[in-house]
Amino acid sequence: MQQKKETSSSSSFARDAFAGQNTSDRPPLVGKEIQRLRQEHQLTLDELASKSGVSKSILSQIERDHSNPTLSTIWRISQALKQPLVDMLSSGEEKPRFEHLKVNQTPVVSSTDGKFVLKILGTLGTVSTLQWYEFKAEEGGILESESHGSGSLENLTLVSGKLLVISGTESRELISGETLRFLTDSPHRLESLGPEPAHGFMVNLLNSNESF
Amino acid sequence: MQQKKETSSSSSFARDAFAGQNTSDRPPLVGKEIQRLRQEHQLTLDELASKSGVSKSILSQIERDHSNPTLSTIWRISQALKQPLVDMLSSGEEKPRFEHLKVNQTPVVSSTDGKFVLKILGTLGTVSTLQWYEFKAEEGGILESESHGSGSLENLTLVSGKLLVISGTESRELISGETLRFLTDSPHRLESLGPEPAHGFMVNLLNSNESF
DNA sequence: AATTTATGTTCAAAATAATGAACTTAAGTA
DNA sequence: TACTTAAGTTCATTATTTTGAACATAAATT
Repeated sequence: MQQKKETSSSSSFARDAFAGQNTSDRPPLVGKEIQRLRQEHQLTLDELASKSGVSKSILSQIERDHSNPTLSTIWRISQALKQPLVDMLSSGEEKPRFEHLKVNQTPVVSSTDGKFVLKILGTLGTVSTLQWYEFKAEEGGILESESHGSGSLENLTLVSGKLLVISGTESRELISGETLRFLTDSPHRLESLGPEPAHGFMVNLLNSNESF
Repeated sequence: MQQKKETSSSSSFARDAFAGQNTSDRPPLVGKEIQRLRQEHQLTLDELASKSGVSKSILSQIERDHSNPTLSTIWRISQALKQPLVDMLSSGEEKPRFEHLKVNQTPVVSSTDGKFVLKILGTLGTVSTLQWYEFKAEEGGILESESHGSGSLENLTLVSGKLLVISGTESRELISGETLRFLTDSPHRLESLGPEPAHGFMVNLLNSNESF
């Protein structure tokens, strides 16, 4: 009811409620990210306003974190910038910190029969966890995994051999040179079909179910 | 200014603007998901209201998609439900289970002389930017890169061959089976020393957060 | 310098999200 | 049946977002 002048001191959103950078106990500050994206697309406020249907005045305020946008507003902006809404929101979230791994201590995991061998090349992560591996599996080698949590993704690239991937009720057969990306929110299984050994590379994004 | 009775027909948010389920051309409807989570936690509206600091009346409306919540409101709810904000928003969007890239669909980048070939296996852009590659380089093949920004990290694993890595003023020689992790906040260079071709994987974490 | 043009910020008004109290509805109990 | 309790919905008001127009600022042109 009362107009909120930007200069009025009573309750300006960003200053009072969320001053400072997001430290994971405050709503994400999307302003900087939106501005970065807009400039990357070489758009003026006017242009983004007409593309998105959001008025340029509120765009100006959102970019400076002087407003607490509604869901539909953020969404319209994300559409105009062709950016997944979710990415825009997570940009201000906690950034991953690097874990220091000794280079020569590359842990190796293998299946009980020793036919499927995983070399852990690296890991990284706080918010979500990332791991990557090299794997080698002779014919018949099987790797079975439990669910890695909702939203988890596995990215397989096969350098040589033939690999059967089963996730949930679906399955795919991979041949040399192919890449497969699939959800690992349910138990899944890799099987080397032979005859030559399967050799490849795997990048896993694990979704920790923590809140931030 | 005007009170908006829920029963008044003029402009009820969900009915007029986004009736129906999210089909990715409308803002995500978070109501069902929030309600599901609240019930999963065995909370009443009153309880969630006091946990989250959001009034129960607006919770009721948000659950029924009769309101277009602000970012801070969604965030406070996500905190109370210990759910990553991002998950709540993407719940309506269904992702394909598998993404299968055939050999010829894998993007390839090569040096001008064609001696150093990079196959882009995948990228992830959520938190910071991540890309991973397979590379093959015959003797003398060279890959030169500019800085990837401060905090950027490159992770190289050599499967076969011999590789010289120069970053800034330092250099290392990698032999088959070794892994090297190094900062790429300055120009750097990879050179296949031969005689057999270098073959390996690379995981790059690019730091795009220059803004502050 | 004066004008124009382009871009971003602030103003006043209108639209709507959020609040707390009052109201419903339903289930359990005397 | 009447009474109580518990849960969710609607009401009237208040607080904020959003809008469009006016304003400010800087750069380019005459």
